[in-house]
Amino acid sequence: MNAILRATAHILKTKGYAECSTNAVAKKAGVSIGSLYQYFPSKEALITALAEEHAQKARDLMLESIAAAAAQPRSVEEMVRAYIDAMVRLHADDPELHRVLMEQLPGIRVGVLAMQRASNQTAGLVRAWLEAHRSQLRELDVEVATYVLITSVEAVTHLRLMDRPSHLDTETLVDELSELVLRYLGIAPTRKARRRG
Amino acid sequence: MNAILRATAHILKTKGYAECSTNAVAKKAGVSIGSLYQYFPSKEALITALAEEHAQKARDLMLESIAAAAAQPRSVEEMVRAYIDAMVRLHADDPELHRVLMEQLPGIRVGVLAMQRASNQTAGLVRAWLEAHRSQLRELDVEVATYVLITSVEAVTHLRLMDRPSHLDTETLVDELSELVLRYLGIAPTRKARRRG
DNA sequence: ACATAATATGAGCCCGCGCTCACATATTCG
DNA sequence: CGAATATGTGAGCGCGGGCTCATATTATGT
Repeated sequence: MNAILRATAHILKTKGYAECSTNAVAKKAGVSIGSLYQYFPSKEALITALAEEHAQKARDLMLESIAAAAAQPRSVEEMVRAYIDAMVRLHADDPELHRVLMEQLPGIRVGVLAMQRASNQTAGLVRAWLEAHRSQLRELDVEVATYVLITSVEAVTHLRLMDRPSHLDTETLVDELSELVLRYLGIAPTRKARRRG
Repeated sequence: MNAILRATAHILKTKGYAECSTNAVAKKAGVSIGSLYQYFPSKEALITALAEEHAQKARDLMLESIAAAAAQPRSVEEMVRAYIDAMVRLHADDPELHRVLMEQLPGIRVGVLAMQRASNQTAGLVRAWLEAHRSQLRELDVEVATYVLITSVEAVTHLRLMDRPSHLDTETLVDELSELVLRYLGIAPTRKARRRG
């Protein structure tokens, strides 16, 4: 059962969705198609299960990162960095699978929805945090700001998976996104906060 | 021939890629599959042609907007607004088609590539502009900044096509993205520059 | 040991896809 | 008008997909 999910992930990553037939998955997993259809009633269910699993991991990682950072009171700068860092690490876990699930799935039904729920959850956290720290930020619409921030951070991080630009290593990415977010929030980051190494 | 492209676009938008069979396209276009295959040697060619056409329009709109804005010397604020405005308008033209081409196409080969070339072209313009206006901006890596800016602006604009948030009308979107970009560039926008109405 | 239930198997069904090709129709010449 | 060429037609081929089900294998209970 887990073997089936692993096989699905592998084929999706290496061959793409178009060539990811249920027969191929069964063969790779070392089981018969019959068995496959005992665990997953349809191909859609199979893919959905994989997406769900991946989204679950993402959600967990995000929540625990944020929670850990929020446990002890921190500066705005540190909190923002923690969030961005979590986002980057989230994309670092099985990036190929992440990419396929986000890009190659036909229709919106299957994978994207699962990921969106994860995204919505973080959106809630970010919104609450913005609300709570309003006094330290510039005057802004919390709803809109949440939207802009999450989308931007996610998109830049995500796009780096596709066309890996040589000039954009992980540290620079985190630095730059922090700059983007902090400045957007009306906080010019202090130089010392950057480049911890 | 154009009827075929229009039919393809229509089916893609309403039924999605999975249900966009060449037979269905031919029927919708009012021609026989035979004729379809006289104009387009394969399904891939058909989709590519559609993507190419769309990308061409996008490129044209972007170039002329930028060119028009750059014709007369303007403030940094105005230039940024012009760029963002162009981006928003670009997505406003047949947004459903844009979405499908960007999201639903299997593999990276077909549609995304065409759009990426358009994107790369604007990237060149933005990079050059940043280079030329360095003195007015904060100290930054032009390459990285270009990447971050284009990605963010594109992503936020694009995402609005999917889950149209009721609280994010076009004007707010442009305002907010301007804020994001200008602040990132180290220019706190003046209040008067916003809300022209 | 044997019956009964639970699980695994894979040949093959059906379907719709991309695509072809023998033929029909329209257009352009002398 | 009729030959020659260009263009349009659609039944149907081959293929591979998702999926089923009669059968074989294994696990469980007494």
